[in-house]
Amino acid sequence: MSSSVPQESDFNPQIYSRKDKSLGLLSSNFLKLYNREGVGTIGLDDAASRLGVQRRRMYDVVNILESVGIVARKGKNIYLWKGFREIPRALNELKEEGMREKVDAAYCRSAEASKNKETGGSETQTDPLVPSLPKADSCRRDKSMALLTENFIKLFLCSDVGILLLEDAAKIMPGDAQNPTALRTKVRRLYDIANVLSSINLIEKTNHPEYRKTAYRWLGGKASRESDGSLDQSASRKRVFGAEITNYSLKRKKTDSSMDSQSHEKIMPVYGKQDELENEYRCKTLEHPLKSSSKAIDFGPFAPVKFRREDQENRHMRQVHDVDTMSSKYRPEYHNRGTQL
DNA sequence: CGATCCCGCCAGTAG
DNA sequence: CTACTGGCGGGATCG
Repeated sequence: MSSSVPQESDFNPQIYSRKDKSLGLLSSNFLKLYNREGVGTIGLDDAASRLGVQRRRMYDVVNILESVGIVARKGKNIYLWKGFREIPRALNELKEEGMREKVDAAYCRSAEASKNKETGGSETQTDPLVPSLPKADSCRRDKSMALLTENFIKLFLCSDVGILLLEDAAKIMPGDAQNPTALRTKVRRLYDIANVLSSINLIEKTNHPEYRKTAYRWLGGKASRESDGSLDQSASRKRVFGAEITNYSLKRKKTDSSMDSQSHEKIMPVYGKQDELENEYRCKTLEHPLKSSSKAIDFGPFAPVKFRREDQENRHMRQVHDVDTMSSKYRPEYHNRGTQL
């Protein structure tokens, strides 16, 4: 048989496809690789080489997954695999924290009528919609992708928005909503985040009913503090839009038909059973039930695991069969530069 | 074209 | 200091 591992030929612009390198795909592959028995710790270097990507990319994926509880940082270069079962707990925490912040924010809003709080940065003007949250974000760690991910999720958990345009999310979230450059950067980051959250099926890409623009729909259900650990089942049974606690008040958006319009196919994950849960959260693109020797599944940085059946282009479909060998020679090596340190 | 979002430079942080 | 992290935004691709 021929080699299934991408080689230098990938330098070929005709073969190269940006989609084969997406964060969402990397996330899916990461999950397939570690979601199994006996996985305890994850070495970033090892993961990077096994997945055929630069280590830099692992940070992106891991930081986002950590916000959802799937992995936890254990130490330098080491992460702990927690699994899908941790998602409910993580979401509950995010929701509680989000609700708390929202209250505080509302509190500040009224009290900050003519008061200009510190803000610590250089700009950070008061957000028209959501006054900067109490937690001053000025440290590097605080304006990270992880925080962005958390805030993005809180937006869904603490408001009744079912569908959100990334641009709106960027404006709603704490930070400079007026600075065009900052906003652009934030949106770019949200694209990354949305892609990996999509690979977990926490959200789904659709297009807004009225605006005809790409938007994301929350699929993760509503978290609830009670029954520590599990998500509110009644609410997650079916995608529920009517939340109790409301708005982060999206300026526009008249969610008229609060009920989706042309959405279907993918319905709410049903929580409850550990296996069901894992089955649902499991990265999409996996059609196999639960087991699967993960040895025959498409893998590799260049194995186009089509997210939707819109395989229309059925371009070069490469399949790597042995996870443990799809390392080394993987990237185009445009200009051997960014080699790891 | 505008929407997406990959890539890797290089500043910040941990050890 | 070195190695690890991870903002950040240029610019290639996609649709």
